Amino acid sequence: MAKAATHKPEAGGEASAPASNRATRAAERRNAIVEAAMEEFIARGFAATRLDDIAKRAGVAKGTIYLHFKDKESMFEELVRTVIVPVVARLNALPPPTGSVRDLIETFAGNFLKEVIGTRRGDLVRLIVAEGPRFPSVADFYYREVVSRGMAGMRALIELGIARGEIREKDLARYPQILIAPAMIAVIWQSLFARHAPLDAQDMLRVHLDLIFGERSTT
Amino acid sequence: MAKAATHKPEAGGEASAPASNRATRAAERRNAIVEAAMEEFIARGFAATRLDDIAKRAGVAKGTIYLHFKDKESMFEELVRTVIVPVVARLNALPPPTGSVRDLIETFAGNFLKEVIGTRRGDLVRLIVAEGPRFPSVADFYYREVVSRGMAGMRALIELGIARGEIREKDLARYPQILIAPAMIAVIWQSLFARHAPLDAQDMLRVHLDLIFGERSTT
DNA sequence: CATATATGACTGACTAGTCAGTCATAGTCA
DNA sequence: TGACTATGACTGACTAGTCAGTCATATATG
Repeated sequence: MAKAATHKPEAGGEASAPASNRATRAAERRNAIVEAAMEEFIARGFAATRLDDIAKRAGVAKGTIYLHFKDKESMFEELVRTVIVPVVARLNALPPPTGSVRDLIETFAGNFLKEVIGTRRGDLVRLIVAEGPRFPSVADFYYREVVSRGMAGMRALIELGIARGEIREKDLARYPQILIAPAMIAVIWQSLFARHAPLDAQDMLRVHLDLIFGERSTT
Repeated sequence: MAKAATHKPEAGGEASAPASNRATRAAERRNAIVEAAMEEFIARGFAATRLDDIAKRAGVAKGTIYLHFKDKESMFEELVRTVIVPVVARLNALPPPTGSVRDLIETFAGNFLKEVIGTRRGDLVRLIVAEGPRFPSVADFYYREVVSRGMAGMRALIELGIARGEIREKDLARYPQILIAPAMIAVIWQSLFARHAPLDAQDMLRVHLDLIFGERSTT
């Protein structure tokens, strides 16, 4: 077997802190499991992912997973929650509503570009689209926490833009989806077609905003 | 055995034709398998779908599937091809380019609405998004046959619209994705969130076209 | 040393793919 | 035309392998 060095206790400095505290160690383990599970689920989808692989990647025995999660399904559900909650929290900490609506939305788009499109988080979005129909609780959660809030925020911005005369199309407030659609397409594009036709998401989003706000006088 | 009525020869009127011909029957069988497989794959995803269920739904023994397909994977791949090819063929038979560009695109959107959004075909698109990363050959095929062609067609229409002065935003021709994005979002929305917040896709697409072409003087 | 935590070999349910055998139909012959 | 044979489409019980979840044992902690 030569499995003597199962988890290399001598190299125990993964975290800078000694982490001798039980609760801390447990939290670290749970974290490692969540991260490993995320990788595996993204790469293979829910059904095709093996718990053995997650355990191996997390540097943990399979049984350990069951100390933290009831079963594979609830692990998947909790995983999505765990990863998404901090994102929502950050979105709630909106930047101060100063400057033009276009600037606000451009800032938002820039963040989205950097933190979602083409990243692990983007892959998670694709995963939710993929598994949503078979995990209504995940789809529900995602709708409640991300979609409905995001839509409400966007709608408010659009209405502000209309009130200030920055946006012409008044009906746009009824469909914030139109504002977000190209960003979502960019997320999906990156994981499916980037190999064939790389997409300059930043430029595309700029063109889309030009479409909504009219072209910038100076850039 | 009591298997006397294996496939109800007396009720053999599935197709209007007698279909006594062997080749015809085989084609019918294959068709039934493809249809059943489509339902199952859409409902459960590739990995979670059981061939036993496909066979049962198709009214066929499991072994019969292997007379038509090499294995589960190639069945999935051929299934996607089989379903998509006629769609592409129909798209190639474009309507005559008469009337305004807006009318052309509106007609296209109407067809898309009726034949894709909220239908089995829409679910297939979601399935491709879901399984694409694990089936590069499927993603490749879909890109080659549908995405790149669709994009080229849209780009041509956009350029025509710009030349005729119907479309202001010149850069739009570089990103036909922007034109299509809301339609794709509608497809995904229907399968994930329609329960929570039904989406009037037709109205949304209208608003989107207003955004691109400017509001209609009279509707 | 008593308790909490972690391990991984093990079990049993499940399923992709196989193949020996069946039987409806097509083809042949008188 | 009617009977007899050849064909191969079709069947479904079976095999070999996989993997989620368990639990007796080992290890770390306080």
